[in-house]
Amino acid sequence: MARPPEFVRMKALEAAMKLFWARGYTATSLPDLLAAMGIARSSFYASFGTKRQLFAECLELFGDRTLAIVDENARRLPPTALPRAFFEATVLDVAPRRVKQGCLMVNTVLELADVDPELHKLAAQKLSAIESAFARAFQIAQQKGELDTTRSPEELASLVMTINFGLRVRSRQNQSRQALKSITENSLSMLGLAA
Amino acid sequence: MARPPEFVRMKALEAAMKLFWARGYTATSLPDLLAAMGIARSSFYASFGTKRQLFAECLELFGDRTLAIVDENARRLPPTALPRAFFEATVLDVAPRRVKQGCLMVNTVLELADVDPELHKLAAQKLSAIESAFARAFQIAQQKGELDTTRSPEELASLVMTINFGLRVRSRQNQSRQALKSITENSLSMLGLAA
DNA sequence: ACAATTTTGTACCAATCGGTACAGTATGGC
DNA sequence: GCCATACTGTACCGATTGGTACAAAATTGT
Repeated sequence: MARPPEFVRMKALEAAMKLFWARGYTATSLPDLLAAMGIARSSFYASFGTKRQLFAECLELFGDRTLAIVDENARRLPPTALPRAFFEATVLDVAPRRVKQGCLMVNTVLELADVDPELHKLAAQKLSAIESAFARAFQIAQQKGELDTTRSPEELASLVMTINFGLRVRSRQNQSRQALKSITENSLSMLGLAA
Repeated sequence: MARPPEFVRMKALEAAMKLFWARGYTATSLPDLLAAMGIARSSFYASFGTKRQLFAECLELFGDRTLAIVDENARRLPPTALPRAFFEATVLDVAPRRVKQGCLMVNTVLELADVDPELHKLAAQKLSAIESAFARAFQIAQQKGELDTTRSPEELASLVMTINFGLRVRSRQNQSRQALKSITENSLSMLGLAA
């Protein structure tokens, strides 16, 4: 029939996500996006819709990938080892450039809270889903007797996510990997998950 | 000589700060600012310079006020009671509208990290100053024997600030005061500062 | 070769951005 | 009254914003 459809769609989406990740939603202009994605203006609107729709899609992608990290580790590791594995995968063991970008969803929750309620909600829900995944893992661990029950699974998950948020802010604050490592270790030991 | 100078300057600055606080730097337009500050466009440029200079001034104001809260509490309270007092003053005991706005400096660090290095640095430095104030208080407490010395003052301050950051993200995520209270209590008990 | 379709490039749109210029109006001290 | 100053209002600036229109070029299956 015709010319090859959008092989590049995923690549372009990824490039857009990285740009939003670094600069945020408002400060990323359409020309910026086009240059990063390597596509023409017309192709953009044809296959991604508006800038806002594209951003929603990026949030979705980022959220799903983050959730996948949790789920994957939850299958392979004892639940008590989950927080450390998550921090290593998302904060400590990533390229310096990425460390400084923090987390797209956290960035979005802060940026768009009073600017775009819908996009804000989307990001917030993704974060909640991740928190729930932690809570489920902790619940299993407590049932198995591998985790002390002085705090409920939800409370523990809430604390882990709060520390995660704090780490993301710190990452964006240009803290050294060393400093982030130290915060992570101290936090895990405080949580009783240092093992 | 002439007409009364800028009585309203402080009021206008405060109004600008609140708007930036809610919407961030980029998403706040000049007309928005003028309406909130209640001044004309010409007066704006006459007494505040550019939007960017105004924002820097707002950061300064916000940072100094936050630092004042720490210093004030540091004078009246034992150092070990400082974190709880700080969380109460800045997160738990404020109007619902303000809770959702989080902290201007944290918001700025995330928003402008890859957009405006200078403003980002300004916000980051203010946060560091607050962290240092905590560290000084903890050092004194350890010298007096009021605080156990398993963790250094700097490590403790770093943890308190990380939790503070996490709380600010959570505030912006529309968490209930109840949930924030619970996180605060659990965090303080983990830190051994629950008393 | 042909038709179908996805691409690109460019021109264009109204709206808004931050910032400037300047004339006119209030309000003071003298 | 007069002059100096602080303000307002409005008009304007070039640049940029997100988004649309449309013709030309490129690439496929048949």
